[in-house]
Amino acid sequence: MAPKRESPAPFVENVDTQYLETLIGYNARRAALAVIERFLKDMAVHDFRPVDFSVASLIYHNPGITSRQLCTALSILPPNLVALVNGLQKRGLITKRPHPNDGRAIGLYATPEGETLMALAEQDAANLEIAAGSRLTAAEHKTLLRLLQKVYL
Amino acid sequence: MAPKRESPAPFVENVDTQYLETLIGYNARRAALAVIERFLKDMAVHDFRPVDFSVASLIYHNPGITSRQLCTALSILPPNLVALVNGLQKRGLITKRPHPNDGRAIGLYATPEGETLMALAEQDAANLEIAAGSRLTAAEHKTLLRLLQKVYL
DNA sequence: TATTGTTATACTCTATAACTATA
DNA sequence: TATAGTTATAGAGTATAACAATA
Repeated sequence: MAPKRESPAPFVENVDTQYLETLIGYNARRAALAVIERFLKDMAVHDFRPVDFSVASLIYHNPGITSRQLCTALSILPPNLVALVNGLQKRGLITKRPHPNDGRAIGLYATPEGETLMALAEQDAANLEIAAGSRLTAAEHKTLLRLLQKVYL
Repeated sequence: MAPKRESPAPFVENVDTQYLETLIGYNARRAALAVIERFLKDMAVHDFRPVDFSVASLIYHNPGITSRQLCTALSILPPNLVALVNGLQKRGLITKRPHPNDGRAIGLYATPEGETLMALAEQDAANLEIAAGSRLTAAEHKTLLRLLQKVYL
């Protein structure tokens, strides 16, 4: 059996990443980064980063949602959401109205312009999805979503 | 003219995240964050964040790997790797030796202490994996890894 | 007393420019 | 001229503390 000890100093030709590839966290992060990189490029026409898109999409699908609810749903801390919401408002995509039941809270609503943009952006995101998962069959795509949700839900 | 009756301002009871849950990027990121959160807690005894662990693990499994190779394998920019490698060296987990073929490069090697710690840490990470994927069967776990790799490889 | 939204601020992570030494 | 490693620094992302208004 050959000793792997001090012979000539070895050097690495092909990096062995086999161990890391057994870890869900490693793989999930790499996959997320790959998809997000593509998202940033393809959604730049709408001036949406993933976080802007996520916030706008939740407001679009949940008229009257509050900042606190957005924070909980997206794991964003309240101070970090303020600029995001104000940014969407300045772009005319959402409006604020008093919450009917709670004077402390503010309901967030997509404007007609916001609704139009989100319908378009969500369609683009769905197409981007297909491109990002182009090596997956439709069944594999569905399975992947289901298994990922089992991890974090 | 009777003022147009605004429909009573709605408010959201249960946030609808169905659309976002159709996106690979959203789910992969949520899953990665959930696993990483657990990793941070459980690996604190070894003083390893995910990035420290990944770098140390690749050096452990690839004696003589260079900083440049680590950067490529882990998508880390060279300036951001310097402190990581120096930190592992200061902890006595790795050593630097001249690269046999390239005077510009530096080969990185786990020390005996580093090898002992990594064997332990990788075992802990594997156990953590099982806990993080506790809602997955062994077959689902294997499928998840395979599908994630199809997305980013 | 607790919660919503907010400001200010600190900390971490990631990205860019430029230098040195070797190839 | 190009590449490996490094420094300094800028920018983005994430975190904590504290406050006013309301519950």
